[in-house]
Amino acid sequence: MRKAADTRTRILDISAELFARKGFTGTSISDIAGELGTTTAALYYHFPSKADILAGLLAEPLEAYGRVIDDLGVSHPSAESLLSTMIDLTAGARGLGQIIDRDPAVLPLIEQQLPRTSAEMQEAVIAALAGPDPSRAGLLRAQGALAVVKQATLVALELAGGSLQPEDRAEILAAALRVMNPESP
Amino acid sequence: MRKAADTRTRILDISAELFARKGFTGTSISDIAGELGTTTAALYYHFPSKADILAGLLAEPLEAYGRVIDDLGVSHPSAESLLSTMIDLTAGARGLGQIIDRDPAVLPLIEQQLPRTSAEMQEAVIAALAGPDPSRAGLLRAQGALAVVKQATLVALELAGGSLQPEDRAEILAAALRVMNPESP
DNA sequence: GTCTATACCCGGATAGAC
DNA sequence: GTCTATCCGGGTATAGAC
Repeated sequence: MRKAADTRTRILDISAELFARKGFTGTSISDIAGELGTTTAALYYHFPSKADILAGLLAEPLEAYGRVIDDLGVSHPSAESLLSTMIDLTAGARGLGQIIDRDPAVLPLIEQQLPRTSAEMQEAVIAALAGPDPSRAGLLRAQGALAVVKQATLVALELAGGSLQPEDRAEILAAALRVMNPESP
Repeated sequence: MRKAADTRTRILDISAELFARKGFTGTSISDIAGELGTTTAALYYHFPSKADILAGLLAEPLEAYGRVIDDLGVSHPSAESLLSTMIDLTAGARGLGQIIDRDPAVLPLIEQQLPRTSAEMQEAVIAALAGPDPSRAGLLRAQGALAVVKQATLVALELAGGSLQPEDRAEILAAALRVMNPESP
């Protein structure tokens, strides 16, 4: 016997997979309903809109992300510590980060109901990594290190079937740190 | 007096900018027409469809990319040489690479009229970087290095107003190579 | 080459029965 | 909770005058 909360969770799971694979705009309500085995109308009993499904998926990861950002000004973490955290955030979002990063049409849809835009948060991380008064080279290194974290973590998740292996995690962190540090370790 | 070839070029320029900023699906024909200063119908005198505009933009970069791929099996370039080439390809595509990488809905539209999918080409580059029988760590490093090239090159283009500065180029290449090489340089 | 007008379709969303 | 039926808007694309 299926409960509403149950169905809600299934919708979120299905949507996460489809959004990650085909993008948000590339996934239609009827795609989701099809996977779910119902009609589109049934979906609207559980969620008021397509954007709300996405919001439901992103709420928790973005909150975690936000806490990290808030902490930046207080604890002034090292590059190692911050990149390490970013690996975990990326892994924890199950490929949902891609949706925000990649589909420019998505941001306006959820931006309003969030304290910070993801662009602002990304900026904050870059700024923290690059330090005050960064050189162009320093900025490029920070951007590069974060790109390594995002891409390699996603690939590692795929390779390991959804969970991040400790040795992969260590490898990614080391690689990102090498990007940050021009001198040999 | 405006010629057709002229207008065609303007359409391509405008579309390149809009596609890069708002994505392909996020850009409507009337967005382009608006920038152009005409109606949507006028656009269809120059291009038979929206997908053809994209194809017009991607044809040359993808051909150049394809030549690099074809050459991989012959010249077995070093990581340095290959990553260096990838920087130039990324810069030469004026942010158009993003469109392919980021919008999953785009591929089906142009895939048919191309010899190779961009996914296949990306695979080939990764394989060439990682070498035969790569370890998981080796794969992650290759993926990371390529991610650095793509992201940092885009940022460098923005910072420098559209052209890639030699010192930025050198910085990006060095960073990507550090990702590839676990030992100190 | 560009216009006005319009056809067509698809995706998101709603109404109301069951 | 899920259905059938339907609406509505926006986006692509076409017809035909100028």
